[in-house]
Amino acid sequence: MIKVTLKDGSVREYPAGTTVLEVARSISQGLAREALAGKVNGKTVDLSYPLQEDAAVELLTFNDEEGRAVYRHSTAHVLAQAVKRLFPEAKLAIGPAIQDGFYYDFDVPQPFTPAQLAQIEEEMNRIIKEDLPFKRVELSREEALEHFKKRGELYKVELINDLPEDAVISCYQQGDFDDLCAGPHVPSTGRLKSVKLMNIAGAYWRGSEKNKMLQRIYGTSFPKKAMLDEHLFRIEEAKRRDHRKLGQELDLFSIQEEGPGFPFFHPKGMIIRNELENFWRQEHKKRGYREIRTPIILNRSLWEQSGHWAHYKENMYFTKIDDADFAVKPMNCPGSILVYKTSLHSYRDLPLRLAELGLVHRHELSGVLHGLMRVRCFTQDDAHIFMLPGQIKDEIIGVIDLFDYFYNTFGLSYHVELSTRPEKSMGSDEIWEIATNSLRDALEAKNMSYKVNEGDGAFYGPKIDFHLTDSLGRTWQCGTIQLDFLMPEKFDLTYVGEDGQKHRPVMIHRVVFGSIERFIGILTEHFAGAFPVWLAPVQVRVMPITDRHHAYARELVKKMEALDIRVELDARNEKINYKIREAQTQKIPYMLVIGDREMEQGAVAVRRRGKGDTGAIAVDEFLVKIQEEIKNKTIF
RNA sequence: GCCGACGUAGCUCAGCCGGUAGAGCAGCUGAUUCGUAAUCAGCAGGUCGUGGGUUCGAGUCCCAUCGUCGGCUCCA
Repeated sequence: MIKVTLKDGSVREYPAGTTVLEVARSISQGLAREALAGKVNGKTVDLSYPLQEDAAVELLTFNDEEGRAVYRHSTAHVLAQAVKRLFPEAKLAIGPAIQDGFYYDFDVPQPFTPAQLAQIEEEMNRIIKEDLPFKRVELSREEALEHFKKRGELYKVELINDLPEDAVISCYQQGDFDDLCAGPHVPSTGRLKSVKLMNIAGAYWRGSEKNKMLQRIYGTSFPKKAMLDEHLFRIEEAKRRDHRKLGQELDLFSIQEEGPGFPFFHPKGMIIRNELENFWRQEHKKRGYREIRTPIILNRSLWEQSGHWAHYKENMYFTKIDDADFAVKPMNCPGSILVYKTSLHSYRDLPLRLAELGLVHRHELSGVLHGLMRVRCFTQDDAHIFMLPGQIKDEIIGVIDLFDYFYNTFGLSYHVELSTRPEKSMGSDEIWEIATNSLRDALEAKNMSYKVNEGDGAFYGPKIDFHLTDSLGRTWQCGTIQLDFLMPEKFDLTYVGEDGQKHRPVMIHRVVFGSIERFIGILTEHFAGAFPVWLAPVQVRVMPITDRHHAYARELVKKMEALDIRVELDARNEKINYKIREAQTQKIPYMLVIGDREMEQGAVAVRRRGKGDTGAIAVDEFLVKIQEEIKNKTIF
């Protein structure tokens, strides 16, 4: 008998050779039905895996991330089988499970067409109906190589050759198909239910543009049709919230052929932008930052000194002035450093926090441009903090507090990742140790949980990244705090210490929004275009019912304008229903309907976006209420 | 940059096998003065992304080019 420890800590005894599935069955029939794979001592295995000794056993269902991955991975194999049945000449590359589904890469002479995709999906459903068992076969490296060479599966051969010496090589077989695969898999193809192929895309073998372009098919699968439908609905919802679509509908910005990747901000977009910047300035001033502005075009020599000319040239734009080489700045730090160097600094002056809303230009590949999210020019809400090494921790804490305050204001939750020293990096071990510990100390002092990305830091220092989660559960990297020991060195920055000697300051680079443009894109999708009142381009629209209410309405508008409320009058000769519909589609937070009753009582009938008619209140009462909301940056 | 799809009025889209461009919304004009998501009628609006080519004839076919969209290691 062997002892099996279950997830809940209970221990059961079974005869040796009992499979994971049998363990599931002994717990409950329901679990046995739902189980997709198992986990034995932390390693995922097939349900048919026989237990030979004492072990910790977990059963994975679709509710577990790993269970879902097994499910999708098995679906990927069915996709490959279907493709091989329909297109025997197709060569198989890789087919992993991903976030919300799976993909499989194929080398085929002709790209797949949407019609073929439908055909493949049909074939997949046939394979599922055939309910073919997934069979695991382990084989030696030689056997595996011979097997795949014989079939001309060159990519598989390459994969096998790259496997480490001690790797157990396995294949999974279902019916007329088999594939190199570590597994595990669901017991049989019949376990898969709702399958959908999403799209086709080119993808390089192993992601390198030096390699051949393969055809990738993306798909997803769920154990219930309702789950698939919900997933498709979420995709629709994301489409509905697409900032490019809303940006056009709400007239916030545009991108034109004449400037690919260079967005135009329209009057309404500028209001959001200016509100964000006002908020930003106000909060930075409070926290001891001083604002600067540095030029967009600077001499080549500066970029050579900073290292950008050597390391970042591919992404930069250049120009000539009076025969001298200049570059358009891709980052703000060198400019900020030049400002620092215009005077001598005492240790008493530090930390010096120089903030800049700096417009940077970077050459991005044409294929990656995407609305406001990926552009070729954007405004970083940058700041550079020059400080004594001993001030690192407190400064980091200050920045973390600032970030926290900002993100909460927008109702965005976030998580934090700490990236440590990469292999290729500059500076002594000692300074890296101090820097990394300072970041860690700051995070721990704030009692924040964080994920560590070993070796993912910048070459000049470790960093903390802030990943925001929007209302659809998608994450966006926005804020980042980077410690930098290299730039002060390169530019020979100094301060005069207590001892009267020159010392080297440390720098922090940090952005909260990241890029204002991108942040506006994120906010647009997060709020689905229904911005909180303080950000809304139009806060109030006054809608008189007939001509005889116009004078009263105009008076109201004037009153609000005097209070800096962004208000519009809809005096068009249209029915009230029409006016409401339009204001509603424009996502204006407050609609004030003015008729005889309101005029008589000195009131306004308030219709609130998302809530409908909330009845009439006195004008002054409304004004107090909306001003409060603007001041408090209320989210609704 | 690479692979694929796409580009027709301000917007959303139709336009068959190549025969000389159409709708809805928006806009303008007029009528209607109306109480919480579209009042009615009329008018105007396009060198079909751009440049070549094939053809008696091109929005439609071919080539080039620009732009947009979906992708381009979450690794058996």
